[in-house]
Order: sequence, then C-alpha cells, then structure tokens
Amino acid sequence: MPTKVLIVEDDGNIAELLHLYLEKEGFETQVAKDGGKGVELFRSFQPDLVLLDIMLPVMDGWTVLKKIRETDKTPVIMLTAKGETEDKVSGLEQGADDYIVKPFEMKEVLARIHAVLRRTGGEEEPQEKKLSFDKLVINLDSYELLVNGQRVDTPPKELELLYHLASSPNRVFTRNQLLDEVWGFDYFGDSRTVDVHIKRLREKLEGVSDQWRLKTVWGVGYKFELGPSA
Amino acid sequence: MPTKVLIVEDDGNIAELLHLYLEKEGFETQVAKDGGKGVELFRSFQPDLVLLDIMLPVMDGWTVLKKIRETDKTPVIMLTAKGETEDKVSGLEQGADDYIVKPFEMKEVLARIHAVLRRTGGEEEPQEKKLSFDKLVINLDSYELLVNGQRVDTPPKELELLYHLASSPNRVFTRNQLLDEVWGFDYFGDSRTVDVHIKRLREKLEGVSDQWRLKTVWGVGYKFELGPSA
DNA sequence: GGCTTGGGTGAATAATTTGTGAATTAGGGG
DNA sequence: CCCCTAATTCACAAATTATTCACCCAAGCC
Repeated sequence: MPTKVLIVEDDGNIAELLHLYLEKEGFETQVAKDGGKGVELFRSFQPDLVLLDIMLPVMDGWTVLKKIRETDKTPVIMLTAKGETEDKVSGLEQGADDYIVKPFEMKEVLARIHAVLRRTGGEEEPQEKKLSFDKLVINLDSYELLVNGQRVDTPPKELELLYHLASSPNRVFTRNQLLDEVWGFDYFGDSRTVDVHIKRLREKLEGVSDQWRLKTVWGVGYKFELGPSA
Repeated sequence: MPTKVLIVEDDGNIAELLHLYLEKEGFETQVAKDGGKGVELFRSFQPDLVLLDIMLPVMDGWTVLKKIRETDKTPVIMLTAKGETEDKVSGLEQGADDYIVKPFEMKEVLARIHAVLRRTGGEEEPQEKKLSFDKLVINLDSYELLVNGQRVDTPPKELELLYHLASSPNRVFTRNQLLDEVWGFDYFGDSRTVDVHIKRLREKLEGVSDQWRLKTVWGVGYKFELGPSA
C-alpha cells in the first residue's frame, strides 16, 4: 500500500505542486486548504505523514499540530516562510518532526519525508541504487560510473540520465519523458538538452562493450539496448 | 533474511555437498560450475559471501576474484587443493578474506564462514566506534584522529563529520543529510557550514594516502572515497 | 574578567556543469 | 533520388555550485 500524505496548505499553487509531485513519487495524497479541514481530513484519511503549513486560515498550524498530538504521534513536517524560523525550536518542542523553510525544492521535500519516515520507523531501508552490465557499473549511491572497473568522472545529470535509461533496459524513452523523469516535471527546457547529454555519455562509453549501447530510436527517443550488437 | 552464499566450484560432488550442508544450516545458496557463470551469478544473486574454487573452467578463481573486487567488497573464501598453498599469500593480497584447503570438513567451512562474516561486519557484534583505513584511524570512543599513528588534534564536529562519512565509504551524502545526521535533524543552519568543515578536514588529511580521500560530488554532496586515486 | 578554541556566517572568488543556437549530418517517405 | 524532418555535434554563454577567507560569537578555562 502506498504511503499516505496529508498536505495542509492554503496556497493553492504550493499545495498543487506538492500534490502532483508526491503522487508522481508514489504517495497517496490529500489536500486541506485550512486548519479546520486539516484536522477533519486527518481523522478520516488517516495519513502516515502530514505536511503542515503554519500560517493557515480558520486554525493555525500550531493548533492543528496540537489537535493531532492529542490522539496520534503521526509524523508532522512543518512548512514555514523564511523569517519565521525562530519558531523552529518551539515547533519541534511541540511535537513536530521536522521543518522545511519556503521556498523549497521538491527534491528537498522528498528527502525530508523519507528521512522522517525512516527515523520514525515508517519506512524500510531502500535498496542500493546500483546497476551492473558487462564492463559497466552505474552506482547512484556513490555517484560513480565504472567502466572496466575504472572510475570515469561523470557529472550528476549525465549519470542520472544513464541510470534512468539503464534501469529499464531496451525500453524507449521520449525526450520529454526523460526531461520529466530525470530533470523533474517542473523543468522547462529544450529537448535538445537530452541529445547533448546522450552525446557526452556516448563519448565516455564508446567501444566499451558490444553487449549494450545507447541507441537512438528515430523519431521517438532513446533507449539503453541490451544484447549483442546486430 | 537468510545469509546468501554463492558457491563457485566445478566439482559436482563438492558443490552438492556444500550446497546441501549450508542450506541445512540456514543459508541461502546458489552454485556456479565455472568462473564465467560465477561472475554472472554474483551480479544477479548478490550474495553476502562467496566460496570460490581456484581451479575453474572458463575463468579461474583469481580472475573471478578480481572481477568481484572491481565493484564489491563482499567477503570471499578461496578453496584450494593441497599443494596449491603457496598461492595463499597472493590470494589474500588480492583481496580474499580467507582460505580453506581441500579436502575439508563441513564443520571447518562453517566455522570459517562465521569467522569471516563476523570479521567483515556481516554478522552481529558489539562494535566500538572506530574506523581504520590506510594510515588513518578515526576513533569516536576516544575522539581521536590518528594519521600515520600520530595524533592530530581535531575538534569534535570535524571528527564526527569525518566518522560519519567514513562509516559508509563511497556513499555520497548531501549537505542536508549531513546536517541532519551529524548536527541533528533539529539543527537549523546554512549548508555552507558543511563545506567549511570539509575544508578543515582536508587540510589535516592532505596527502596522507592515495587510498582514500574526501571527494566532492558536484551538484550532490561529499563522500569518503576508497580505492586508489584515479 | 580576559583568553583561547571550536563552530558558524557571509561574501568574494573559483571551478564546473549545464543549456542553447546554429551548423552539419543522417534517416525515411514519396 | 530528393526533400523534409530529426539527430548530432560544436563552441560558447549562463547558471549553478564549491572553495576559500576573514571574521564573529559563544563556551570553557585559566
């Protein structure tokens, strides 16, 4: 079953962004736009974790947190605007589990959600992000690329792209899919960007093995192709 | 989950014997009958320990060991016939963890497996907070840093940071992870702080060994990298 | 109270990666 | 075989990120 996250946030844009992003990451989410609805939804939705804004209509975040803590110890991450940071200590004292300062990046939110879930025991350790093929090791834990056992210096975006392609061998990804999935759905950029990264990867991987290759599927996109070359 | 053992051995009788005996003892085992299959199975099965014969068809034990060591530090116990014992030293030098001479008793094998697992941390053991690498000892019990056996005065935060990084060699930590895990999740501070501590550590550790280093992973974070420098 | 040391901050500087435009080459359909 | 579209490539600009320096604050210690 997916992990359930309740988002209590009155700013529609932020709420929507969190909603979309977390759904994409495999969470089940619900949004409440004020503190009162937040408490209601908490009771009915029974989330595994709560993202809670401090400044809210009807009932502020502190009060919501207090209500939640009367009955549950569900992890809560507070969202706060810059400058309210002095509230941090009191927030943690009142039972919040972590704190994120706006504006935040989605990656950051995700990392903290995982950190809190791990800390509170709601999540099992993820397995290592490592892929091996003939003469090739792609390791996203150490961010290194090994070709014939030799480290090859590779920038993060390139490595993430390669990892993404290689984690579904033979599957074709369109440029826009890759942009969405590697760069993030909120990235707006030319799809030629992908081509350039593919090129730089090909330079590093040229002639290493005939058991796999980065193949262009004309008119569609790219794939990491496995098997002996034709 | 049971401990996984990969058996690479071409003699069917011995392989079968090891297989049966270890399964009975609660291990999960897989058997490869030649070196090539051994390497393949190693990648897919991802064992916790390998029993590796030296004399093998297709690819000999030394080569298999080398391939394994390119990417993993999984413990390996070499199996050798009587008379090949002069290989022992070179075997251990090449990264084998132990050595068993045929013919052997099953009890002997079991004892050595447990010993190696204990030694390499694959099995529970009360552990002191001490890490050693080439020319470097990090001791969090005494809060001491030893470089070439010499004590180097190091403030607590720096030492904790180094210890944390070095306790998961090669794994990349983001600045926020480090702030969470070393400074505490309730610490609120700039992530430049991490940079400064890294710098101070680097000053202390500069040029000590080429077997490890504090490496920046651009766009991601830092890691304690093991292995000869590229 | 003054002094020393560890820890943290902000800003200037340096280093790299990443993205883009334009020119070039290759592919596929008619 | 030609044309149009897509892909590749290059060089460069821009954005991002890391390093470093100088300095401040606070705690612990004479």
